Amino acid sequence: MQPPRRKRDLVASATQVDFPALAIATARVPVLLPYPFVGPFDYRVPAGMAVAPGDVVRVPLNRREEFGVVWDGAADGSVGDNRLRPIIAKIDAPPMRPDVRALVDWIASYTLAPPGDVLAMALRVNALQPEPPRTGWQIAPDPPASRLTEARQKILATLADGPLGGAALVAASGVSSAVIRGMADAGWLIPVTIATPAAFAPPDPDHPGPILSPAQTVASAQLRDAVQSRTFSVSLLEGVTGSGKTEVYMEAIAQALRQGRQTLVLLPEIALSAQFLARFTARFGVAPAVWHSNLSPRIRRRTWRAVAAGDALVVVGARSALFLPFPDLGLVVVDEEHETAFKQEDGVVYHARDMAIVRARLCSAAAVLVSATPSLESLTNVEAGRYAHVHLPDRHGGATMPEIALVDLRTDMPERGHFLAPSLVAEIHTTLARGEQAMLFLNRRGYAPLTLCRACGHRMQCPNCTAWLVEHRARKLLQCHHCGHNVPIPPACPECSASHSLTPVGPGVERITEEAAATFPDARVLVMASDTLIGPDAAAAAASRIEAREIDLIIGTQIVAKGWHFPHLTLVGVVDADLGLAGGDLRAAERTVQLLHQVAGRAGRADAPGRVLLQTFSPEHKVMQALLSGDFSRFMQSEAAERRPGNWPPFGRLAALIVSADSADAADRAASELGRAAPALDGVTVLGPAPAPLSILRGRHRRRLLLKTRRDIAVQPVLRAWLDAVPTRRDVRVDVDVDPVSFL
DNA sequence: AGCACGCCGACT
DNA sequence: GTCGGCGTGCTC
Repeated sequence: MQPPRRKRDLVASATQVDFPALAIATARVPVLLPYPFVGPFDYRVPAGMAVAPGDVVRVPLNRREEFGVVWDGAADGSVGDNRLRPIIAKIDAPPMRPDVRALVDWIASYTLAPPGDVLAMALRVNALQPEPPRTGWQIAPDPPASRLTEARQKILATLADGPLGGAALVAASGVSSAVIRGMADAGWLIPVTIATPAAFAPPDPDHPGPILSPAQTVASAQLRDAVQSRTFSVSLLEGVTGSGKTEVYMEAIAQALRQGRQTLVLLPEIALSAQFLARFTARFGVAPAVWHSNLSPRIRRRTWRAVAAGDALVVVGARSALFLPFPDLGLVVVDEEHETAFKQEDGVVYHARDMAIVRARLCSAAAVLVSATPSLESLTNVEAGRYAHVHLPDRHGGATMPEIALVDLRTDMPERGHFLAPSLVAEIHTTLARGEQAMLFLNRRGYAPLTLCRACGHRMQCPNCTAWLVEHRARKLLQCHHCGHNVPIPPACPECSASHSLTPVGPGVERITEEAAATFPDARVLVMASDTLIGPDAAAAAASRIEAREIDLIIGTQIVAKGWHFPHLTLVGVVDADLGLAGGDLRAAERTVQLLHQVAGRAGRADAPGRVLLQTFSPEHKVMQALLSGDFSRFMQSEAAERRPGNWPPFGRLAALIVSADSADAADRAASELGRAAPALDGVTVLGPAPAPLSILRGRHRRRLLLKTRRDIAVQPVLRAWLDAVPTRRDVRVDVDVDPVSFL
C-alpha cells in the first residue's frame, strides 16, 4: 500500500479500513503522549484489544508512531470518530502504576507544565522493552577431535565451572575473543542463554550495624514509629554535621525492610552516593540499588524492572528516581533537604523534595527530610504542626563543632593582588606544620570572574548574556558560565587595541590555587571543582587521596561542601564569605548560612578539633553572626520575621513569569501586556515587569514578573486565568516557575 | 517535539 | 522553470 500523501487521504483510508469496527460501538480511550500537548489524545481501541489506564501503547501520531500511556478518566470526545485513529499495539511492559500516573498529573497541574512533558520524564525512566537475554558460551557435549592448543585449554578450564558471557570469558581466561570464535566454529563451544545475575540482594535489617548513641536511639524510634504506622507523614530530621543523622534514618529504612516495604533515598547529587553506599553497606550488609540519569541502558532496565518487581528494596537516587515504579513504597528519605539542587530548572520546573512528599502521600508512605540546616519552608511546616520534628542535638562520638572565627578584610588586608588575609595564611602555615590538612573554599570556578582593560576600562562580556566572561587560565580562554560561550584570551583589548592591558579582577579557585602554590610551596594541593572532577568516580578518588593524606591543602568550590568525611582536615578557610549575599535573592542569607555551615562542618570531625576562618567585609552581617554563634534557629527566626509581613515564602506563595524574546522590544511589549492583564484579586500582588537579573540569556531578552499570593490562595488557578487572558505571541515565550528558587 | 506544507531566492 | 531555505501549524 502506498503511504498516504495528504492528510485527507490519510483520514479517508483510515476510515475505510476501520469501517467495520466503527459500525460497532467506538471504544475510545485517552492516551497521554510524551509531548507538550494540552492533554491526552483520544484513540480508538481496536476490536480484540483490551486496554486499561496505565498500559503502555504504540499509537499513530501524524505520520509517526509513538509510545503513549493509556490515561485515567473519560476520553474527552472533542475529536470526531472520523478523525479517531486506532491504537497499534499494547506494549508488553509493566503498566504505569496509578500512583505514578497521579504523580505525573499532580506535577503537571502544580507546575503548569504540559502533562506530556511530565510523562516524558516518567517514560525516560521506564524500561519499555524487556531485557534481552544474555548469551554466553558453554562447552559442547561432544567436542570434536581437533587439536587442543594452550589457549583453547584455558578456555575449557575457565568454562569448567559453568557458562560465561563473551566479555567475562575473555577477562577470566586471558584469551582473545578470536580463539572463542574459532572454538565455536570448530564445534568446541555452543552458545547458551545465561541467567541474569540477581543483582539486588535484600538488605538485612538485623545485620549488626553501628551502635547508636542514646540521642540517636530516641530519634530513630520516632522515625521507626512513623514508618510502622503505614500512613503518610512527614518528619524533619535535624541535626548538626556529625550528629549521626544517616545512622538514624537507616533505622527507619530497617523498619520499612521488616515490613517488606520499599525505600527511596533521594540525594541532591549523585556524587554524594559513594559515602552513602559505604554507610548503607556497613548497616545492612549489601549495597542498595542506585538510580541516576547516567546509568547504562542495561543497568537502567534491570534496576527499573527490579524496582517494579519489588526485588530492589532500597533505591538511592537523584531526582528522576521519583518516577520509579515502586509497588510498595513505605519510606521516602530526602537527604540534605535544604539543597537547591533538588530544584530542576530546565524542562519541567519542579522541586524534587516537594514532589517526594507528594509521592509519599500518594503511596501512604512516611517521608523523612534530613538536614543540618533545614530550609525555612520545612521549619515553618514543623512550627505549623504539619511535619514532625526529630532533633539530634550533639555531634556524635565526642567530636565537637569547629571553632568559627571571622577575618575582617577591612583591617586584616591581603597583600595587593592577593586574596588570603595574613591571619588566614598564618593559620594555614601552623596547620600544615602540624601535619594536618587545610581547605580553602571559594564558590567560584575559573581564574577570575571579570577581565577588564586597564587602558580603556572595557569589560569582557558574553555576547549572548548579561554576564562577564570568566577567565579559565589553565584552558587559556574566557568563558560564560551561563551559556558556555567561550573565546581564547585575546592578546589585546578588543575595544581599544591596547596590548597587555587586560587584567583579571577578583578570584576564582584557579587564582587561589596559584596564590596558595606561591604561599605554601611545600604543600601538596588538590583542586576540587565541578570542571576538574568529572563524574562521581573522580570525586570519590579525590576523597580517598585526601583520606590517605596524599594531599595537604584542598581548594574547592561547592563540591567540597557536600557530605565528605576528611578525618585529618582541621582548618577551613572561606575565601569570600560574602559571595552569596549580593543580589536581590529572597533566600540569599539563608542559603549562605546553609552553605557555609556545611563547609565548616568539614573541619575537625575526628579527635582533632577544627577551626574555620571566614573572610568577610561585613563581620557584623547577621549571616556572619549566625555562623559565629552557631545559633541557627535564632537566625531562622529572624529570617521568618523578615519574610512574614510581606507574605514572602514560606508565608505566602510565589510564582515567577519569565518573558523572553529575540528582541528587547518584543520582550518589553509582551511583558507590559502581561503586566496590564495582571490579576486584581484580594491577597494577590504582581511585581514587575522588570528586566530579569540575567536580562539577556543565550541571546534572548528576558523580563520578569512575580506573582505573590497569600498562603491560602493557590497560585495555579490565578496563573492559568492570567495566562489565558493574554494572547500568546509566536515570537515570545513565557516560562512559569512556581515556587522559584533561583531569581536569575 | 517532529514533520510537512508553503512561499521566496540560486541553480540545472 | 525546479531545489531548498526555515517560518507556521498540526498531531487524537
